[in-house]
Amino acid sequence: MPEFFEEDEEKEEKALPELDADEVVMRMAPYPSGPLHIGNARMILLNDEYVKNYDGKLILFYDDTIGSEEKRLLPEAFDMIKEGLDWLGVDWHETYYKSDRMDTYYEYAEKIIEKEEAYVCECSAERLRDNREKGIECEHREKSVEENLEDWEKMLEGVYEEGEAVLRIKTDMEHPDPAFRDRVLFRISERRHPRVGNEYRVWPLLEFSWAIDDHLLGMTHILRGKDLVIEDRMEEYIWDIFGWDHPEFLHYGMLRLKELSLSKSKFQRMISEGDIEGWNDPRTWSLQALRRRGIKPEALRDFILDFGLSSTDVEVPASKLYAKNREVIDEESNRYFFVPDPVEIELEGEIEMEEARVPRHPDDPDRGDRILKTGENVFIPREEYEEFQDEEIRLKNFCNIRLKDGKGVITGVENKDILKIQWLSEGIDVKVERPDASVEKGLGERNLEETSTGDIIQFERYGFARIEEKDPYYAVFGHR
RNA sequence: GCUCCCGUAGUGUAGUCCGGCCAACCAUCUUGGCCUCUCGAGCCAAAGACACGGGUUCAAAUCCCGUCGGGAGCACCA
Repeated sequence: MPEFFEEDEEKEEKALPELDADEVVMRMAPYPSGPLHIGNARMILLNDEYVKNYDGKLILFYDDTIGSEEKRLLPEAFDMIKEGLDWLGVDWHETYYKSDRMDTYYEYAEKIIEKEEAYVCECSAERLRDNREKGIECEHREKSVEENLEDWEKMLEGVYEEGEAVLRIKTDMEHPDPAFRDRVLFRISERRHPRVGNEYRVWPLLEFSWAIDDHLLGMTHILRGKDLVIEDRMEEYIWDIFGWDHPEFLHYGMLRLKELSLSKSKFQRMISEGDIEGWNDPRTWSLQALRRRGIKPEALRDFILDFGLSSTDVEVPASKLYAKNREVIDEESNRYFFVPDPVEIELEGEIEMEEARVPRHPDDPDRGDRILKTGENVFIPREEYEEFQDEEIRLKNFCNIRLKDGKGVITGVENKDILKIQWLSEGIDVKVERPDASVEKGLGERNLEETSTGDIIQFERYGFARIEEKDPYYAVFGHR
């Protein structure tokens, strides 16, 4: 048995900072504007990892409030998110939707008004912003509880149009942090919600809905990106109004992939405008797209957890993910020849063998050889054909040739220390989808027939790919 | 401008809370070498960092102050 099979991959798992708790209840709250992508994976996996480590409870909580014009809900996103979680191997115990809990938010909205801690404000967005900047209290802040309750009712009933009134919390208009001054709790939106339609027109913003739900559902730890730290203080402020205990906050910094520049909402627009085909497109870096490329969930998990819980921002190249993935798939991936952009050349000289034998896996002879027919004509990649004119190269496991004017003059069969390339005398058409979504056509060896859909293989000298379809053959490129 | 967060090798991290065992961990990258009929994998070796300046202390990556740099928030988005 080859020794690399015996290697017990027992990586000392890098410990996340410990939690000071007997019980752990956490929640992951994706906004359903698209499937989960690599950027969301940090939030998801950190939650999952903590809950698993502490044998706690993990809640999937769709943060499906109405969003904004730029950030729209996507009906298909709900299922795509679940699909991504399953693929990642995330175990969650309960599922909730913000859109199911509107009555609860309304109930507490009323309570907070009654406590004189919130008021209905009719300032325009511009005036509100301006006052916030200058620290000026507007006249609506002075209204009585009765007036506020009445106006709140008017918001719910549709007396106000979209944008005409909001419910704001009373903090302090001279609070040193301008971002903290009388934030908006609820606003009016007439947009149609994919799950509850037009049943509600007054929607909470995340600080309020979370302040309520995190308490009601007994969250012990709240993990969020550090871009949301102000929400911590907002939640605490609201909990104090109601006299509730404070769960603990954990933060992680922003994760940026060098290769990924676009946002989910941008992809949503590109997809709806037909610029790209869909969320499977590798350019979206959705979990679905990564799966297609043969990225393994355990590699992604390893990659993400490597960053720990640090609140430092990180920018990493995708090659780091590929390195992790290679660790996982190199062993399982059988090798095959694929000749991209093939050029046919005629061999000149005596062909000594009818077939060539190449191992399925160089490190595991037990998998046997694949057999390749030789012939008077062979196809080689155009790139090498052009680059190595007049030079001697080796058709791997076959013979050495000197390239000259569309011909390959055979110079011997011995294994020399020269460039070795993949070649085929015949084969089947294979298309390979590249990470930039372009499709490369080429010739694949006939032994590909022994593979199954979903197999991850390596095209020698070309890279790892996952067989997505057979007949006709369609593979998705992963990485080198 | 105001508020908050963060600064350890090219990159990502360990160590920072509870100063000494840190002349600083691991991975990746890079460079040599070995191995291999792939530009894959494996093996060996080397190179590479505590942002800066002060202070406290017998002793500071670790504590304090300042400076500089980076990020986030100041949306009726999440």
